[in-house]
Amino acid sequence: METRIQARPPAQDRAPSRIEQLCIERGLKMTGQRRLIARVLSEAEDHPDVEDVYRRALALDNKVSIATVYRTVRLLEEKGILERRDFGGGRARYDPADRGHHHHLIDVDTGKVIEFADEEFEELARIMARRLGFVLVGQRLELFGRRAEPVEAEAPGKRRKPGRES
Amino acid sequence: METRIQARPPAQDRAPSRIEQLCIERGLKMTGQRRLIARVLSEAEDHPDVEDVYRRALALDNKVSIATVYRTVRLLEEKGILERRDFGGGRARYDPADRGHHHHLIDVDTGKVIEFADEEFEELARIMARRLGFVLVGQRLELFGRRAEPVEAEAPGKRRKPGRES
DNA sequence: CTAGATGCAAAAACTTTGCTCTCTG
DNA sequence: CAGAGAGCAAAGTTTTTGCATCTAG
Repeated sequence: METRIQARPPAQDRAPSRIEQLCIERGLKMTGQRRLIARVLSEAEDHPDVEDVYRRALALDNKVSIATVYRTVRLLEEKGILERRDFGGGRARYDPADRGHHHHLIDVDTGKVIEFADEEFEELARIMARRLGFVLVGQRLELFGRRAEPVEAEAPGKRRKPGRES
Repeated sequence: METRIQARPPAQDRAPSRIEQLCIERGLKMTGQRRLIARVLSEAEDHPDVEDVYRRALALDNKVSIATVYRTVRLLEEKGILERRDFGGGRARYDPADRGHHHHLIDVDTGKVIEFADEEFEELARIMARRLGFVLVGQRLELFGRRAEPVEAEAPGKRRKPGRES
């Protein structure tokens, strides 16, 4: 029940990244840019926004335009390979859907996002939906919390642009 | 455990609206515009976006600018009187926080939003947060479902601008 | 009377699009 | 080779802001 991040191999060049693999399986035409973006997303252990993906892609290989990144993440979202999130920073964040269903706990003091999964909750969600007469097809759970040990409150910034989060 | 909407009195003129009351309690300067917006929000039984609030306010009294609506909902959000939502339509939606904690079930076929509350879930949320070493200060739960009785599927529109939802 | 509110229009921030050229399958 | 994809810049949307002008307390 934790952030299942495991040591990922350097992913030098040709080993199709996790997400590239998914693209291939769905029959997407694999261009250099898509491969690049797929790789960035596969290696991301956080929830990058489009800007992040764009910057990281440029860092690896200076051959993408921001428009392509937008088009690609949108495509991947439609194909169910990515999930779009909104943690309140004004920009959409993306989350590879193949990490398994998980939820987020946002540290309201630092903005850090922690992933977690919970079987009991999954079950309860199904039940709640059924109770309302629906079959559950998706869910979104976000908890906002504060570290148990009080660490001295600080001035809460503005809402927009809270700086880099995880 | 349902959408607790009760017959609200016409709210003719001077009876401070539910939300105006909250504003007063927090010592906000009550201008005509704020009173108007507060009233619109108090009477809303759905999850209006800024445009909606603006239009409804204009309909009641032609004396607000969209900028003021933006500034006001932001203020009310900061004061904890409103909660911002994102149901995926590209615009922020607002939800009076005094209806009590509740969650949403979005009908993926119609886009309709159903509110519900669940004690068991509240409890579980607290536990999950504590398990991760946090004290729960907020939460957001959205279920996406499909009516139990299959009613004939229809083409799903684009992602942006899915039209009016509830 | 004065700090805070409002209007208006301009600007920002984020995302999508039209069109031409390129490249995958 | 044809049709899908990429780049670039222009256009859209939604939200924020600067500034001069009001107004609640």
